[in-house]
Amino acid sequence: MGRKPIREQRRREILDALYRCLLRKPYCETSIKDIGSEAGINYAMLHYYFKNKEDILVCFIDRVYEHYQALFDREVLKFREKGLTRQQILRQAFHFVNTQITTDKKLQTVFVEIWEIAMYNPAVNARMKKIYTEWIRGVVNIMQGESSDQKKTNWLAMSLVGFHEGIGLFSVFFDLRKKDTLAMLETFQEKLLEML
Amino acid sequence: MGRKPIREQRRREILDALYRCLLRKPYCETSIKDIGSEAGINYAMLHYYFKNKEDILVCFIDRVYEHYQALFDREVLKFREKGLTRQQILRQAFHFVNTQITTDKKLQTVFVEIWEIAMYNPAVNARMKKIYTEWIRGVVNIMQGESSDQKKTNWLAMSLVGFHEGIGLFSVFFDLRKKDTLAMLETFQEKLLEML
Amino acid sequence: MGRKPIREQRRREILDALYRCLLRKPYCETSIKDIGSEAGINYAMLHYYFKNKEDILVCFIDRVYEHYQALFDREVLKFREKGLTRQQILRQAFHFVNTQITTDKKLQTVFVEIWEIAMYNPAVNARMKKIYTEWIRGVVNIMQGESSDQKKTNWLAMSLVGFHEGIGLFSVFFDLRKKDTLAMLETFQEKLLEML
Amino acid sequence: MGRKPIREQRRREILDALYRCLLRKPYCETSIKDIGSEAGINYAMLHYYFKNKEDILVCFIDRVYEHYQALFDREVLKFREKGLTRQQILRQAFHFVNTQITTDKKLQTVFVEIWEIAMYNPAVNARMKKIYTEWIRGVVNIMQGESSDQKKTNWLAMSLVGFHEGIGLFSVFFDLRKKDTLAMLETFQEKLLEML
DNA sequence: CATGAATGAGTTTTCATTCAT
DNA sequence: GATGAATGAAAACTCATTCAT
Repeated sequence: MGRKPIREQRRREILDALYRCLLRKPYCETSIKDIGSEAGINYAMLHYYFKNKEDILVCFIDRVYEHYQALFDREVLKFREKGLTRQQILRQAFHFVNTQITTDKKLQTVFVEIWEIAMYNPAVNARMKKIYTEWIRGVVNIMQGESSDQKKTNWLAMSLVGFHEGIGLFSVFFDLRKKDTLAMLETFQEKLLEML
Repeated sequence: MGRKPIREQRRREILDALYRCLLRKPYCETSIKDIGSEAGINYAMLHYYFKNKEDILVCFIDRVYEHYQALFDREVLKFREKGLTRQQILRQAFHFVNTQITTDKKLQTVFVEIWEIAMYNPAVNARMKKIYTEWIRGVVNIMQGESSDQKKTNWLAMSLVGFHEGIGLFSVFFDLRKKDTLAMLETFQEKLLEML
Repeated sequence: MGRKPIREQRRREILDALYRCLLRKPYCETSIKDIGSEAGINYAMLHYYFKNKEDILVCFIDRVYEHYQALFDREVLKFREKGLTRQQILRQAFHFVNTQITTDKKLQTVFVEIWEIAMYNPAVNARMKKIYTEWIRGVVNIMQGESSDQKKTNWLAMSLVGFHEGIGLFSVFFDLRKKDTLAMLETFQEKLLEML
Repeated sequence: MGRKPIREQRRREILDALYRCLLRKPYCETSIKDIGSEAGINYAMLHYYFKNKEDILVCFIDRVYEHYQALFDREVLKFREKGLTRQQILRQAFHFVNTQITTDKKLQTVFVEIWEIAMYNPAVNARMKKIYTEWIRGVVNIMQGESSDQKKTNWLAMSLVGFHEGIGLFSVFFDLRKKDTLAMLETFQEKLLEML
């Protein structure tokens, strides 16, 4: 009764191919054919597995988000189980994002690309807004002590995430070494921890 | 001075048109015709005044840079003349950038666009690298006291500029009110000043 | 009778699906997938039950023809058995076509579509030529009295059928009410009867 | 100051090319490339002179309409000047349409095509509705005597035009000789004149 | 029988750039 | 200088048809 459904497998291959493409060329210059040949798949199939080019991008974004969200959640759970203090958890969470996300130059390259698209493309914008809002809320949750000022914490969290975006951008742009990027991130984070 | 200035005038009109176009659509979706009609100039003339489409963008970037560099230099000069202390100068410089650049949402929109292009386009990349290097050097110059650690100051300056980029991005993306964006910037800058 | 009827059943479902599709979109914009999903049958099966897309259309036309031909023959037989006069039979025949065919807007929509295809597609053209030739001959047979002029009757019959096509077209196009369409048809037919 | 504007000339060439194309293939199978090469014009230019493929068709329809409307108006004017009676005018008007339009097989081929498109395409439908409504109104105007029943005249006019469409269709479909088609048309029209 | 996968040719449309006047 | 015309390459997307399981 038909072939084994390799739909998900193919979709993943296509999204992976898009990732690799975005390391070389911007999305708008990346053609469906480019993605197809990077994936080793006939380009007409991309329209079989996805609604259209934008759909590929949106699915890609969702997938990246889910991947890192899952990783992050797992980390936080681990910390919680260890009975760490709020400060310690925060430090560990920073460490995770610093090492896994902000200093991953390839990932940052793609982020810059997506940010730009999000400026003009409503579907991508909506996705990114959701992602960053949750991200910031997550940071707030970790930062928040009993007595803390809700609003101030919010600004701090947004500042922090914004800082990460800026540093991520520069790490790619100036091709910084991982340890230097890390140093910059941690210096700022220490200050922030003091402020709490 | 004959007819020379007309050429410069036309070129400026075209660059201004590109600016307005970039507030609506990404560069890659902005056609030569779009820019032309936005400028009220026949599209074929754009190739008369500029080498090609990329040349328009590069000239646009240069112009934006020169514009703000000039403004900034003038400001700094003013401060210097007033005999302000280093801290005071720094505070004023921050204020200038905060109010004139980072909280200008239109400008930030265009910056995000340019950053993205710079990731992949060598000519634009070179331009931007020059601009940000100088920018950072400028900040370093102001921050640098006699006794300060050269390297540390460098990281701090880069962190600061990176932070500005991140906040600028978010101010557009979350459509933040100017005063909120300012608050975020100043909170961080105060911490930084303390660190010097 | 084993599994034979299932094939015919499926084929009928597919032809019915084509009919419903043609009420929405022209044949050339109706894809094999459209027909398949309208029929609730996997699109690849359509090539199992039919040679190709054109074959579905041709079979559809044949089926429509056979359906109405059978209905019409049955009616005429009934009239003949009742011993009606030629005039009365003609009137009844007109009535049948008027009410069952020409004022059926859905059917007329599909007819317009098929006419158009028949203009360019030889296979469909042949089918339609056969159908209309027989149709006209049938009308001639009913109209023909002993003394009548063969040639003139032919023209009259063709005029009549042509008139029906035109009115059918307009009934769809101007979305006429059934009774108005009927009035137009009958007025003309009365005149025609007088001419015989 | 630029080339001589040959815009209208080119547009006409393209519309003429569409006409010739429609004698061979249905519109939906006629590609922009087909029209371009029929016109001897680079196909990309078709999008320079027209918004899109549909626009070419709509302009084509408008042009055909205007052409025959102008011819018809001129004829009617001539009749009026000669001081003909209503009956005579009507006869002349019929003669014009019979010989110039309904028996022009090429034109009828294209009409069948357009009718079909009008069944599904809103823009074309609107155009055709306007055209046929005016056409029918024109016939009504000529037919209308002082004492005549407005409504009845309307139905008669619509019947007449519908009849023309049907006969036009058959004249192409059965490849009738011009004089036979004319005979059919005139027989009917005589009856109609008697009815007035 | 049934189904999802695959293909290749074709479609409309867009555009930077060049050219002739 | 200015303008409309022209070109060629490339883009996204569609689809009838075939194939493997």
